[in-house]
Amino acid sequence: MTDTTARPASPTLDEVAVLAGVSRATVSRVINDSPRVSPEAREAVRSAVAQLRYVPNRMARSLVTRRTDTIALVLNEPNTQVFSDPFFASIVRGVSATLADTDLNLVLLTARDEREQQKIGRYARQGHVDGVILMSVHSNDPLPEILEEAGIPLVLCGRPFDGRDLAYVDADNSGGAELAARHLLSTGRRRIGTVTGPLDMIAGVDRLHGWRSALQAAGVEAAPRMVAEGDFTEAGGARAMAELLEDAPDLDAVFVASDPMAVGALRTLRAAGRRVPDDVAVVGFDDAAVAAVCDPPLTTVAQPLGDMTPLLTELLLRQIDGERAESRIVPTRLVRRASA
Amino acid sequence: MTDTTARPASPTLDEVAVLAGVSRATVSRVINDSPRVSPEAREAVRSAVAQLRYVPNRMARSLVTRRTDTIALVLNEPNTQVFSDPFFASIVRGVSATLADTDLNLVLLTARDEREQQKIGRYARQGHVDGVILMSVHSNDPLPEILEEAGIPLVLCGRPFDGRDLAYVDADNSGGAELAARHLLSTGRRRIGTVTGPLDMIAGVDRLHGWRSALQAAGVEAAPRMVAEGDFTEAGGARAMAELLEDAPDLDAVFVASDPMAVGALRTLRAAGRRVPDDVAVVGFDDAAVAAVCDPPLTTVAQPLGDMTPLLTELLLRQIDGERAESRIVPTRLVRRASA
DNA sequence: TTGAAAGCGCTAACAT
DNA sequence: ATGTTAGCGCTTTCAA
Repeated sequence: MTDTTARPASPTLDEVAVLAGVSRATVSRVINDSPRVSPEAREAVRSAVAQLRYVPNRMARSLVTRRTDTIALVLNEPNTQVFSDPFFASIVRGVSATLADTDLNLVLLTARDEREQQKIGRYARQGHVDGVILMSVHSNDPLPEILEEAGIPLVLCGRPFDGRDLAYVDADNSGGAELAARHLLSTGRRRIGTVTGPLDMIAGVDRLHGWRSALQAAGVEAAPRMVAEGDFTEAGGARAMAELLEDAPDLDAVFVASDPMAVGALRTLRAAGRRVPDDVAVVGFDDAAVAAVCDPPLTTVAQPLGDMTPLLTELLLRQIDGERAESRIVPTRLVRRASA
Repeated sequence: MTDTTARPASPTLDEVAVLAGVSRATVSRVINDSPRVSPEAREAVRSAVAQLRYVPNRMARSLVTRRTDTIALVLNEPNTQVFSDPFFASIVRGVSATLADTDLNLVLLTARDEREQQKIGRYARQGHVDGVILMSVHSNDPLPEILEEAGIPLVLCGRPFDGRDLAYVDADNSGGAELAARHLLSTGRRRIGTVTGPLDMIAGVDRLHGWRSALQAAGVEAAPRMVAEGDFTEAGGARAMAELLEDAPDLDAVFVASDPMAVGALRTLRAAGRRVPDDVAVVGFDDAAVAAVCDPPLTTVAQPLGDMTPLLTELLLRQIDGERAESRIVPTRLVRRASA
């Protein structure tokens, strides 16, 4: 039985060369924008390419150039909920926008368990991509090591946990959290709790650390009962806020370490009959740089994702070119919105 | 200046062959699990592979096999908001789980404008992937045609707009919407509005159509003022519900064509002082098959994503194998939850 | 400016 | 069961 649905073989360089009446090498030069081609030859090739609808075979090309011209953005997140966090979408959009007018391709890879992480390691080692941007690194995460050992150019979105010498781009999470706590202190609050991010992520740890520093510097107690761990989701924020109200019913302010969590925390506060900001002032942390995720808008710490995403790709491209890339920490700032 | 950070060249088949004391062909056979290899040779190769940490070069392999063993899941969505819809996450998770214990790789590609769509078309034609699953097709969408013309195996997630003969998997959206409307009718409601999905998407159109059919079959008016167009987001649902209340203040029930929109619609209803379900009964449409996205849980139409995602990959693999793939429509059903 | 030829790392006949 | 050989489609010296 013959295969009637077979795809038509795509044209090759040779066929273009024959049609254009030149050699393969010349066609290749035209394709690759070499200046060493006569205008006539260039034109002949161009028209042959158009006529045959020729598209270069990337496998063949990569085999010799050792380049794929594609980079991977890895979403390394066991928690499926978090996957629809606007923060992810913002990074994806930003990186993809940065790459839009280059001829680099961007592919997204997701890993939810160790098996999938190994699969991604394999994918990278097999030479599918020139480099990797890794998001959402957890404390016990094997992926950074897998990729580092494989010698794949790598940039982390977020400071690595163990001080390993990997290139990364991160916001000044600790400084941002300090700003938040100092803002609350400056409005006279003294019993300031915090809903943290997941503490197996550096952003969670750093933001908690900044909160603690600010309170201690002001001589205010940063007691364990004032801390509840969330998971960066709305539901998690609501849950953590409920814990906090239980453990520290006297709190008069709270720093919530991400905006989706802040939305959940506000819901809990309202359900508990606490007025915001009169009874409890709230400061959020705007992961996604999307204004007004909640109503009324909070005072938030803004991290400039618009600055971070170009840096991510810049550091990666530098490494792909064999240069060394300095990690970067971008400043955060306090944004006061209408209420709170 | 020498490049000091150059990556160590990865070992090749030849080096493995030399170390194992066999020919390249034998190594290749071992790698590809051919039965025509002696146990001794197999063992020698295995140990050489381990020793050299050999990983096959996929470019070289693909060049001859014409297979990349990777498929692309394309998120074709201009509206960034929608990108964090749990529906997307569910499909991604489902397809990725289906592929987890195969040796197929999954890459996600996103397109937000025509330029990015063209880039994806190019990516596919260059031979990076064996096939494409395309999500979120809009009415004026060039991507299905681009990919079809390129001869890439293709499965749409959602019925194509213009009746084109493309393989697809879809839920019975029209039937589901009928179920929803009939349920509301059966509880005695007669002024039943609908918040639709975007009407440039087939799911939006079909669900509107099902609503209309059910009302007309029951001899109930399905007036334009009872219809407000949303965009599948929570904010859009809230907005559309507000329009609806304006145009049809007398409505006593509403079919909201997606769960995120239902959450928004409920917020609007409550803000307007309408009690749910006493004043206004609500039925949602559970795109993400995640129970209880809102509180209290709604009666919803459930589409079985758990069935759809294996079908998507099945149809695609069939096409990749050169067979013809029959499109599939999976049934929806009504799920009555606590309230409403 | 152009062409001829070698070769990237692998698979797949074919021969043994 | 194993080795030899001929490519896959492209880039890239090297000559001309």
